[in-house]
Amino acid sequence: MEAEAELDAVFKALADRTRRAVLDRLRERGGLTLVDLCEHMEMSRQAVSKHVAILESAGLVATRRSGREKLHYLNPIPIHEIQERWISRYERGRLAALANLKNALEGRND
Amino acid sequence: MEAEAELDAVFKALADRTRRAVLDRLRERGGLTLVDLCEHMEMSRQAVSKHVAILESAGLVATRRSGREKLHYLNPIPIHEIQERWISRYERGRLAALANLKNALEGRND
DNA sequence: TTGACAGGCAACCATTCAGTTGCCTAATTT
DNA sequence: AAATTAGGCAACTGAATGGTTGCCTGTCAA
Repeated sequence: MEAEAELDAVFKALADRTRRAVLDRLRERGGLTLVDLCEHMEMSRQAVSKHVAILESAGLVATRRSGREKLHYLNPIPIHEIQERWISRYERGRLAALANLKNALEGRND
Repeated sequence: MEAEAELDAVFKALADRTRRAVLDRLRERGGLTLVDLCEHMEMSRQAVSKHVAILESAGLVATRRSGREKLHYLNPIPIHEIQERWISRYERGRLAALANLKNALEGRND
C-alpha cells in the first residue's frame, strides 16, 4: 500500500473510541473472540464486527480461525510505524516549534 | 476536554492527508496565511479553510491575526501528548505482543 | 477613494460512516 | 437429531464529512 494511504487507514481506524477500546482489550489479552469483544460494548454484535473489520483492514488486528471461533490478536506493527515514520518527525522539532509558537503569539513580528 | 474526546479530535484531524499536508507545511515554516496554505492544494480556498478550522479546533494549529491576514503556526503539544499518553503504552509491550501474535498465527493453541 | 486582496459565512450536494434489523451458515452441545 | 452458539451478509437509516458556489466584510494599496 502507498504510504499516505496506509497513514489514512491507520489514523482513521484510531479515530474512534470504540475501536481504540477494542485495541486496548487486545493489548492486555490476545485471542479474544468477537463475542468476547462485545462485552461491555453498548452496541450490537454487528456494529462491533464492523469496527473489528476496519481494524483488520488497517492491519492493526490479525485473526486466526479455530473451529467456529475467530480469535483476534493485536498487531503492534502499524502503530510502531506511525510512531517511527510520522510522529517522530514532529517530536524532533518539538521544542523549536514550541518556542516559535510562543514568540508568535506574544506578538513579536519577526 | 475529556481525554477520550481529545484523542478523538486529534486522531480525526490527522486522518486526512490534506490536513497532514497542512501540518507538514507549517512544521517546516510557521506564520503562513490561508492563501499561502492553499498553494499546491487542488481544491478551493474554502475547502482548505475548513480543514484548517478542524486542525485549529483539535489544537494542532494556533493562529494570530495581523491586519487582514491570519498567520498559522504548528502547535506540537497535541501530537506530543498522543505519543506520550497513548502510543507509548503500545510501544512498551510491542515485542511481547509481536511474539504472541507470531505464536498464535503459527497455530500453537496455548 | 476605488479597487484588489484576505478571509468568513451560509447553503447546498454527494459520499462515507456508525449504527440498526433480519436472516443465513457452520460448528458445537445436549 | 435438535437446539444453541459464533459469525457473516445485505439492506436500510440518520448523521457526519469533504467538497462546491455565491456573497459579504474588513484591510490595504494605487
